[in-house]
Amino acid sequence: MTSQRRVVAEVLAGDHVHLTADEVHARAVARLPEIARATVYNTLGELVALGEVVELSTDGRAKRYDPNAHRPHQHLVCSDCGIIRDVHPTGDPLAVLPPGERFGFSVSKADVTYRGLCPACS
Amino acid sequence: MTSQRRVVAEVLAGDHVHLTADEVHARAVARLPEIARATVYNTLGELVALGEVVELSTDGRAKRYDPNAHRPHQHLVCSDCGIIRDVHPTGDPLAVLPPGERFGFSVSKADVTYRGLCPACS
DNA sequence: TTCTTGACTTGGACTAGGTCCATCGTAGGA
DNA sequence: TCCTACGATGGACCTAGTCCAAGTCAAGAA
Repeated sequence: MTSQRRVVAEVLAGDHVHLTADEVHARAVARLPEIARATVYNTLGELVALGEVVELSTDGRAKRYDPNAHRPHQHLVCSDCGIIRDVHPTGDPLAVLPPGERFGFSVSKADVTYRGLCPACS
Repeated sequence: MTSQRRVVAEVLAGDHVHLTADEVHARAVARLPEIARATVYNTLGELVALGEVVELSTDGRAKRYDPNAHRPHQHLVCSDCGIIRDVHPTGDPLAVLPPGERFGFSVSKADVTYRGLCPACS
């Protein structure tokens, strides 16, 4: 654990946090001015590999990093401003995929992105 | 309707077709050698705006274009080789998101990506 | 028929997001 | 103290996508 890695982990703390790598870098620089972009990417990649952070790409642009990795959840995204909330649907999302629709895959996970307008945009 | 647009539409025909813009361009060039990349991007953008094609980004890399836009469906992706199948889960995916988990959003749509290993990779 | 107009296409420059890699720095061990 | 190895650095590079000025083409007007 180096100071660089600690800063990246600190920046990614809290609920409903979904920063891009660039945003993580900007906030890390505020605390540790000489931290390099490559270090942020490396550290984010390691956190994802360790299962401490989940990576999501809700818009096909920059990936976002979500530190809420220990409680399974899905994401609700505003189609207008892009704000993201963590949400917890009821039931098992895999249960609604019938065997005949699995094409022989061993399905292990379902990522759901709910889309709509947030209160501020609607 | 120009020859360029017709070629792009023809390239994107069929079931379980999920090509990237570059793949569409490569196949379009095979039929119409002088077609430009920008034209392919423009045409894909128009097809998406018209609702004839849906855009998906299952891996945070290149967007893919799915001509199966008229029957609602979700996607099943192999975590290893990336192959994509269109699937039809039962029920309404929005129904499992309770009002208390909507944070005041007017939710209109749920994009589900099922992940697992395809028969060839498992 | 020729001209005008406007929509479409082209190719190249440019941008964002991300990756790669040679080099540097530093902590810990011999 | 010197070595070693891992991690950090910064700059080059890559890929996907966008932008824009200029060129092309077809339909309608004169």
